[in-house]
Amino acid sequence: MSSTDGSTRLLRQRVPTIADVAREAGVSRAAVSKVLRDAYGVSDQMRERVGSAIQRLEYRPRVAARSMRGASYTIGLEIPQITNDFLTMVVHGALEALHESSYRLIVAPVRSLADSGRAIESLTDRQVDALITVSPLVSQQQLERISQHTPTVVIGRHDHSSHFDTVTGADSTGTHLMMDHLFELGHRRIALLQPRVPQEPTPELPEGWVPTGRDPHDIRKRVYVDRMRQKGLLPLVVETGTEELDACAAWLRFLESTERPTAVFAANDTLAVGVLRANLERGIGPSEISVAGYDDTTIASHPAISLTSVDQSGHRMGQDAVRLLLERLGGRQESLQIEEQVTLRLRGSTSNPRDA
Amino acid sequence: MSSTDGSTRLLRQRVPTIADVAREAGVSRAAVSKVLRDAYGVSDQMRERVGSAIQRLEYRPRVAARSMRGASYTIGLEIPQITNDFLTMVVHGALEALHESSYRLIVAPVRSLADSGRAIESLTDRQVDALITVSPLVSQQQLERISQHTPTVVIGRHDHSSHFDTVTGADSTGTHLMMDHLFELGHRRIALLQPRVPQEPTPELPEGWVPTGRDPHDIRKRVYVDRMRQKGLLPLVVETGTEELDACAAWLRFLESTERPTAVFAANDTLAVGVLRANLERGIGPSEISVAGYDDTTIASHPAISLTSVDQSGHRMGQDAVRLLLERLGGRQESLQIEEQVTLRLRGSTSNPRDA
DNA sequence: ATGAAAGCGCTAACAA
DNA sequence: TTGTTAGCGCTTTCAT
Repeated sequence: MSSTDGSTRLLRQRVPTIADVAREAGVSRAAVSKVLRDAYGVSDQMRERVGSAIQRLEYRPRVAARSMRGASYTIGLEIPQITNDFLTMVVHGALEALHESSYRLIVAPVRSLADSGRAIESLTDRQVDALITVSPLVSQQQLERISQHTPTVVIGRHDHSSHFDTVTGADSTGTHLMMDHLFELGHRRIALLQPRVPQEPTPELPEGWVPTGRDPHDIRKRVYVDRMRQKGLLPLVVETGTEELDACAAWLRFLESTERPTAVFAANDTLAVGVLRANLERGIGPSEISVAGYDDTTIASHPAISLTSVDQSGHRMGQDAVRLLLERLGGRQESLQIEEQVTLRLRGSTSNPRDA
Repeated sequence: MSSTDGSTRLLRQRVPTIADVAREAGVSRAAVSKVLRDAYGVSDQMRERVGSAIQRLEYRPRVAARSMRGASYTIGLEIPQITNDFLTMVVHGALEALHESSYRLIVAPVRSLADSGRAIESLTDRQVDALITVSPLVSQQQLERISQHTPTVVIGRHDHSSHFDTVTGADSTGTHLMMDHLFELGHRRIALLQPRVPQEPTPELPEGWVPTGRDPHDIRKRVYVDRMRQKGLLPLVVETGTEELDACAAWLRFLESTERPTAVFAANDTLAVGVLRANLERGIGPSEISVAGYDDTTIASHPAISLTSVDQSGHRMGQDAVRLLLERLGGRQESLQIEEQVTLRLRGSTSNPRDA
């Protein structure tokens, strides 16, 4: 193949840079940059010339190059479990809130809670302009460090920081509402099903990650235990993995091993649906064991599932997190905390215990 | 505040670069770079010196800077709907397959099918080293163009290209299996519920996006229509949005307007669960209207849902897509097509029609 | 309002 | 095996 051929091919393949646009429009690279960023001090004529050159060349700015000096126009969202409907609602809300802005959302999902820290680092390595994290197990230190450079919203944890903002549910209220509901129905043997948490700081989870008592599940557990004790009842905490089928298996094991409770409060709807699965497999209906969840995911309201749950609006949480970040990127300095309201959704999965 | 104070603060805040590591280790920047990339020609001593300097400084390479010359070590995955369980299974599989590699996964979710093209551009703007896309509505042209620069796997579409690879389900076989099943049960009035597709090329969906007859839903629809006609039956296609609640609403409207079918084949499980919701709200059980889905998501096997479905293993699709990309990044030139096997999962949502 | 030029943090090509 | 240096494509001063 002749060198002419080769160079022609190369020219055709080469993607245009800002220099090409500048040449095409007969202006400087700086001028093109200003038009791109909609910066102050460009004449209408300039905007027009550059704009049409961009179109003609199908020019797209490289984010990597922009990130070297300016912004990446990217917001990173870390979620600890892609198969959890509450978390996907958060993503959905964030996506919607970002739609009209010039920022893009990239999601870093994670296989297991213990990987969250790494996923967050990976997002900051990619120079995101702002960060949303939902993981309970990231060390406060790491979050403080990162939020000094990068506007950060922590979802779920009732942390206070002068650097990052938080969006939380009213976990204490939500749990109180649910416990009241179960007590009023007449339940006394009530189990709590919780995701298991790594117990020791590991290389992956260095010191400082240790649950601060401010993560949602900690709070719910504490309220649960307190309320049970107040009533003179024995707390019954069952641990499980995070997937629906994990919960199903854990609950089946629990049913084998112990005198049956009359109700179970699952830490989230994904787990609650797993409990319902286990119960149905054993032929246990809601009149024998009441099941309650948390999050009010779409499936909870399905008539075949009809799961009593606490609605903390993941969708709105995602929206609010983005809103807070856009404010920060707009210049706000002081940190803000938003607590979403909760609503108890009563459905068929909870009812009076037989012996009541 | 004195300038000394200021500069101290700055020094403390400044994140280390490869130059700092080089200085700390007393070597050149190129040497550090080689250690980072595990490149050929570094002595054990060098590796050690540099490694410990990296640790001491808590150095992290900036992906933006790396992307300018070399790789971003990032694989981008575009999915058209974050609330679809089949798609989250794909992500899950991809995540798992990538775990031991030096690449990171970033997910670009999208609010509506029409945004897919933009999401893909946004991933290439971010210099991903490789790309996975699941969207049926991206133009073949765009995919050809991108896959010339960036290794690409298209999931779902039965396309052939010399540039990109594909991972598909056996849509024709799957649909045949399901139609056979419904016919064998004795159904004759069978509806097909499909996601609605934008009909005209728009600015967002320029010419060339037009369904090629190779996208999964097109194929399933064609097979459905063919089989119905072969039996001398009238095809009954109902269109809906993509969310469970869209499907529920669309199906309720359909039930009002027409003589009831005895069975409905939904394009995916998310939609099928929405149909079950609608039916239950109207007090219609599986003995009156059989419901079949596609994808065999987790919820399909839940005893309270018990949805007959076609399993095409989204999890494996995600894994295979990543495997193909890693092969490409390793040097493979020729394009490859993988078709996953399908399995019919028979459950309680389908049964003989009453009048049979 | 526009342009010239320095430089962001890396990697690749080449030299030693 | 290690080091030197040019340069990736932008944005940001600072002139004009």
